Amino acid sequence: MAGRSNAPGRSVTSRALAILDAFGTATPRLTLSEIAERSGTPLTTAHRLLGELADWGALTRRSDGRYEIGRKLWDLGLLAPVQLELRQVAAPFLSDVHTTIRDTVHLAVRDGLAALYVERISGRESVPVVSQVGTRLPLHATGVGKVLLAAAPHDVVEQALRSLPRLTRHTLVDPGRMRRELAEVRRRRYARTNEEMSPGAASLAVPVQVERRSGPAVVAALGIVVPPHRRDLLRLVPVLEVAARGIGRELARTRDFH
Amino acid sequence: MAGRSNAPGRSVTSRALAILDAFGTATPRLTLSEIAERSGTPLTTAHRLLGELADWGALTRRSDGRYEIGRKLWDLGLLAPVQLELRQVAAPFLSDVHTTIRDTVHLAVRDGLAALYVERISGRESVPVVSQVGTRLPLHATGVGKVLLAAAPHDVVEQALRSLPRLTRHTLVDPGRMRRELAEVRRRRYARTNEEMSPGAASLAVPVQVERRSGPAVVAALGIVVPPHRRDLLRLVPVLEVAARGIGRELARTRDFH
DNA sequence: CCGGAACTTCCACTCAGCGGGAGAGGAGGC
DNA sequence: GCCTCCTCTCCCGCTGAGTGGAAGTTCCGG
Repeated sequence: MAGRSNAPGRSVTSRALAILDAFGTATPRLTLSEIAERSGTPLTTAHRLLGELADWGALTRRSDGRYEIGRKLWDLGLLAPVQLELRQVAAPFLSDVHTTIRDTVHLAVRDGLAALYVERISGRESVPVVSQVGTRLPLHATGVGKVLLAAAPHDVVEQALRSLPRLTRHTLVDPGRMRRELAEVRRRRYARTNEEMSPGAASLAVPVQVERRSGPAVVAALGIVVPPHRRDLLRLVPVLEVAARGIGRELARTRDFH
Repeated sequence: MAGRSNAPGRSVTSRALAILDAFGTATPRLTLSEIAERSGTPLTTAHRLLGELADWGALTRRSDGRYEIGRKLWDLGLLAPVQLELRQVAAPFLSDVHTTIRDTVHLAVRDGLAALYVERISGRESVPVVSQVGTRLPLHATGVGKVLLAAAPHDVVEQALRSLPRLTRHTLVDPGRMRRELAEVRRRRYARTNEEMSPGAASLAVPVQVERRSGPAVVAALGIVVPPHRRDLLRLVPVLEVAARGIGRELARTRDFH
């Protein structure tokens, strides 16, 4: 670059991406100055880049001058594998589960040390449910999270065990206990939580597996959220298992292996 | 740019965006060379930009070398207003409609001269349904499309009437008839189609309105797809209307006016 | 009518990006 | 096994595209 550049070694692309980074769940609509500040870009530069991004359709400028994510980025997002493969395939199965059990059903994948909620059908509002599509929640305190962690590589498990923040008074925070819990999850092929993430909510989850050359691989977790201390909760395990198998089978057919 | 630049006047950003443009529904996974060709970027340049995009998380590189849309773009896409405002708000209402009428329910907004399907719950597979989330279909041949076109500004209507491609033998292709049809839709507050988009499918749709200072504005259309010649189809109009009003009311509360 | 904040336009300077070329890595044919 | 073809990766000298401070504009509230 040039001019009185006091920002050396930053590529144009990285600046443009930094601008996109300014947007987040908490800040889906931003003004020019906010974006400039949040992205650490001089106002003028932000202005020019925003112009280009808006022209292309990555962002839209509202009548009040604020910028928001445009339809083109939405379109592109729909092409992400979580969306295109997992969600599309899983949606009808989640719907089936929801029709049978009238509680909140959701599907999550592991994203680093978090459970990323990919699809969700909400039940009656009797249970406090935090998750939304796109939400990330800790692995150790959610049903789907435990399932995903139980199937994760050793180093991920070790890293996760190093930090088990207490979220409610029921959260499992002891690495030893969590290790045993994960072994249990692997053996039983389902995971439970009881008010470990948020008070007033229990959950049940099973793994979604795809057959690979190298054996079965857990690619997602299917879970439900219910009121705590529900008596017949374990009776629902087979329901989830059937749906999970259906998703797995369908994925194996659709999925582009290689 | 520099070097033996034979591509003058193309900004770095535009090149990066051109690379993203290479991805589409038909091509969600691409190799380096494919991307370079599709985006009209020299191989080397594409390579470097792809590296940056992948580092940031806009794209992911698979083990077979192909690139696909990354989670970060998926995340950003979720912040688009269609997703964040409309979909989130509408989903439970669509779900309610789906529980009552067991057919395919969907929500669409107008995107230029197309109906953009924003949310969808599929019914029993008895009826051929083309739409998916993110799909764009012509305004003149779909129920939701007619509703959206009936509410569109004059110039949009005029432009749409200039090209009414015949999709089946039932498609309305005469501008005069379409004009009367739209007037009818405005009067009745619902639209119908009968095998105008695809044989074997009929549809019914109503507008979703939000109260603005300037009066009510149609922001979306709520529709269902059913087998053709269904006798009691019009009995379903009130069901859709109730749901549409619910969505509209909820939107007015949520929506960030200004 | 003025002060201030937010946005837009202008423009001279210069280094970040460009892309041809060469090389590495693999798949497949003979 | 060897050669060919194709795709991807790394290198590096040249230069015009991008930079960002300053000045201008718009808008709002007092």
